[in-house]
Amino acid sequence: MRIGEIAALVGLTTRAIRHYHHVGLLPEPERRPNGYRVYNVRDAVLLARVRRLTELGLSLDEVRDVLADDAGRELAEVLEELDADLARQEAAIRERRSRLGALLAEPPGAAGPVSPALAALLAQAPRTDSPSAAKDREYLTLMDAAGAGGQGIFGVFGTLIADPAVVELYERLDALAEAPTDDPRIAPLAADLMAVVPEELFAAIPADGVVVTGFREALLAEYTPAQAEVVGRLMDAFMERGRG
Amino acid sequence: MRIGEIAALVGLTTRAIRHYHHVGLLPEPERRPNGYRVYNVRDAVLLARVRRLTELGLSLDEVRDVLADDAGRELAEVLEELDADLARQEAAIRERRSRLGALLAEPPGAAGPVSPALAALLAQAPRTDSPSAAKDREYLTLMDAAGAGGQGIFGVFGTLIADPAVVELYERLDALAEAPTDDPRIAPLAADLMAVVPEELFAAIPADGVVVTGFREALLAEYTPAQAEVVGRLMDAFMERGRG
DNA sequence: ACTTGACCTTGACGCAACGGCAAGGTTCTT
DNA sequence: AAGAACCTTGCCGTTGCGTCAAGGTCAAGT
Repeated sequence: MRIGEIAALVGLTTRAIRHYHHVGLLPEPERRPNGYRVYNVRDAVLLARVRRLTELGLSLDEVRDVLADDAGRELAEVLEELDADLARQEAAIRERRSRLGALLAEPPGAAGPVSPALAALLAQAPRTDSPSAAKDREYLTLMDAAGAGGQGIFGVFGTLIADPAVVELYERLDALAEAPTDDPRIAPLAADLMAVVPEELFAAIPADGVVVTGFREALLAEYTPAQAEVVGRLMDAFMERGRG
Repeated sequence: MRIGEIAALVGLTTRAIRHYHHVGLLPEPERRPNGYRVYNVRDAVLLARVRRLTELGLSLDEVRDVLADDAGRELAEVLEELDADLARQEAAIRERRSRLGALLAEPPGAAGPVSPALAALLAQAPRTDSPSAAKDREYLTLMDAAGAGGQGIFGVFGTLIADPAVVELYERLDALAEAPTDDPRIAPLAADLMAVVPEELFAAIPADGVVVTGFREALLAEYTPAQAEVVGRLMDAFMERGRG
């Protein structure tokens, strides 16, 4: 048989068969004088075995192992490992699908894919169009993605944010947008903010890791100078108490 | 932030982020005088979104589409398509696992992964150590892999093979191993073989496709000359009746 | 001042299992 | 004599980065 015939016979492409030769999975068969490969029935049986094994999901390396020692001992070993691997993949797919389903059920225009803890928090947040509040929500989704929500800090944040007094603080921060860095409102606002933050939150935020020097600068760069003063003091307080 | 900081923040590798720049998923950020990339918090939010989307299983191209028109319209579209794709993958994995399970439950030393129809046939076959019978069983697994079992021909074959008279025919074929091509036993054996084959089998085997010129030669090459005579006559009969 | 060590830069190869194309040779059929 | 349908080798493309290689930069410790 020529390569096209055996390929049609066992249901593979000629390209695949040549590939198997190339990577050494199968030895090159003899050639006719014109260079054509010649296959016999044993080759076909072999290729059929290869096809069945690859269709089961074995890699070519695994197929090679199985073909090498056909004691049947190795086969069961590889197959069990493969089954475990498939089980893991199946579980992963199911989890992704469940998260996908949650996303699709969500109303459009939502914040995108976020953890349930953060979703609850955002739902709790009072409706305000303060730019500072919007920024904060954005940073919360960032911390969510960074995996910061692990210690349940979103729950603490939720009770904090649900407080209507916080809205007023956001507005005081907004008011500092055009202010100079020596504006007298800076110090009292920083103090009021720190007073509102519950002690657990100071403890829950890691002083290293996320709140790292570069991040601090980047975050302050998002605010006007006077606002940055306030936010910077708050962050300093976090980092000091986090260490203590 | 430098690239290492933002990478740690959003839970990606620096290599991944540079890759995103390289393929144009994200624009290159500004540089410090020393060439270092500088990231801000908005970049972090963006990268966090990218991470969540890729973790859901979107390809980078799909992520780019979603990021491009953040109308939220495209997103649902892509997500539904993705979900359908995942559903297909899940089904495929489940089918593979079920076949794997069948294989693992099988006693060791079996013929390997075969269709249930062929498995039933092989179980039915009488115990004989005739080399010709062994060859036939091998070719049957080959036809199985080639998808020839579709028309239920294995069932017909089963009733044929279960006949103890067939064993005697195999032995007569074995006996021709060393015989010359003009051995007088050739003609009667071929006739007896054809007589045993039920008419349905002639009709069920396609004259084109599997039984193609190259295959015929290859198959005959497996036998000694006298045996090939017998098998060749049988095949000729198949091909003629298949056409008629 | 000098040396680590931990960053950063670009560039290029590697992977898994082939698909697809190029550029040419062979064989059988019109 | 020209197709059509085979075959040959060889090389690029796919996906999403990991992993060197070969260097430049910068803050800290000796």
